[in-house]
Amino acid sequence: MTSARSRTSGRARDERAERGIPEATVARLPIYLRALTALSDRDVATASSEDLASAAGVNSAKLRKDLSYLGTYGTRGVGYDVNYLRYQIAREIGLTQDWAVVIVGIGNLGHALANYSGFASRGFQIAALLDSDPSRVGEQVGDVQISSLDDLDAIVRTGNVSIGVIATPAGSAQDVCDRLVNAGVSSILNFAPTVLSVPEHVDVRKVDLSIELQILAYHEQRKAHGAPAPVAAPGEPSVGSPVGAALDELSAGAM
Amino acid sequence: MTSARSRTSGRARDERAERGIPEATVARLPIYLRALTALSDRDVATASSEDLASAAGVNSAKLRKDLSYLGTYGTRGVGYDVNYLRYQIAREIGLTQDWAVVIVGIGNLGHALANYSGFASRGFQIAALLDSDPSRVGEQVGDVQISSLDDLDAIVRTGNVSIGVIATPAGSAQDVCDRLVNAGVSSILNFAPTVLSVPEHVDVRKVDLSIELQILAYHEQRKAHGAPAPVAAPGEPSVGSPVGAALDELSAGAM
DNA sequence: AGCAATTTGTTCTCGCGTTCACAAACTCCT
DNA sequence: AGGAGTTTGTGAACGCGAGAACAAATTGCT
Repeated sequence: MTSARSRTSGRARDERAERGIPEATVARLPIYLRALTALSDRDVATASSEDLASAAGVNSAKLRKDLSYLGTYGTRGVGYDVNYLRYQIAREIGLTQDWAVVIVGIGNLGHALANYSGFASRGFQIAALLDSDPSRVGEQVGDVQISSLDDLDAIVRTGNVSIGVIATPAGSAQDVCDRLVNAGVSSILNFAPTVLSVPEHVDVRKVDLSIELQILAYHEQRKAHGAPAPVAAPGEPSVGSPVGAALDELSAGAM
Repeated sequence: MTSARSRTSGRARDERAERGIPEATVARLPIYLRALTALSDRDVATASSEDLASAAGVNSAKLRKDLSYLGTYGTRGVGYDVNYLRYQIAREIGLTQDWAVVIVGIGNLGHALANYSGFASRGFQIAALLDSDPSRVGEQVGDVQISSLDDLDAIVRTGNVSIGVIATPAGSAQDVCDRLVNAGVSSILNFAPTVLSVPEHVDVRKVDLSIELQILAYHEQRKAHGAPAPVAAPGEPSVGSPVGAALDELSAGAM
């Protein structure tokens, strides 16, 4: 076991990870991390790729290939040292350092996010909660007070904030996004149902409840009939129809 | 314009859409729908693939290919009739009918979801809000009262509920999932940070804030140094280290 | 020491999704 | 009517990711 550890030279890692890890793999690393943590909590010291894969809900070949992008951290005939691998993945993702996060838009969703226990953990620290509504400024949410949106720039710059979470209505999302980017934020998690346009160097990830539901609805519909609803009678099917009204409302507000 | 409409026979659609639309395309249809709704609200009658693509934040070739899986709804030299295409996509996704949804776990996130205006729209109706905490049962959230988790089975069966949303802590997610599936729910949207195991015929989609943040952190780290943090000194890097503690907490609770 | 059993790391193949590029189809202007 | 200008729909090329399969490496047993 110790041999596997000390044999893994920094050199080997450089050669592998130097030129990036496939996106699909990056997206799965947090899942592996969670599975490893669960195993560690149960005092499991070693796990095979099969064990890990089933805990993470993926194919074992895929898991092995994913891990091979990080380095040679396993031991043939044995498996992976749970805590060691956990640390290596955490380091690769960047969880061995703290990340300052601001959340903009403290409505229902913003409250939920602010109270999310995963935030309160050491990896991601809430530098500020921001809202444009003056009557909300000063309100205490969890450990943090709500600040005014006007202070965004100062907070981001002095607090070295690199990640911003947008939980505003769709209408103000692009404006908030621009202000975040101007202040120096280069990674954005967007909960507003809008397409954000950002400069090249800024990463945006989107979480959209309505889209997820619609994808489920599509599959549900196919399960039921094996095909979509019948085509409407030719003519003017959409304008002013009930469906049109529903769709208008569907994308109206943020969460 | 009218020609394009009437020329599109039901037969042509059958041949195309009969055997399924690629997953990647399905995931983008809701985005197109939103873009079309925005255009419709601005009284735009016709849009080119270029217009639509930029509104949706995708490549125009991709958009055209995506739409071609649904049928031949455009007109060469002109573009797409906004309202007509909007209706066709809505029908394809299944938004021309109502979907009954139950939300389980009415904590911070559950509240946010229950108040989400996208839910209140005609496409997705909240059949019930369920929580296991007896002191919460009866509480009014939006238009709906919280019911006891014990009533899950009855509510799902009588209400013809096919979609379930899990917003509970990770620990109870699998149990709730099993009960949903047993009661007849065949599509699940999971906000709890756990891998759910379900029978073949059930669809699960996962929304995980913590994972999204970690993916952002990975890219952020690479932007900063071009490579991950240095490898720890060989030895015992992880057990009992601050990082270990942070990671434990990270996946502890749901939102 | 040698052999059977186990498990990783990697090669290879296949399919899906993205993008390019262009012919077909339609409009508008002369 | 005819030709120039647009814009769609799609065939073809390409790259990435998934999964099967296997050789290499390690352990434990005899």
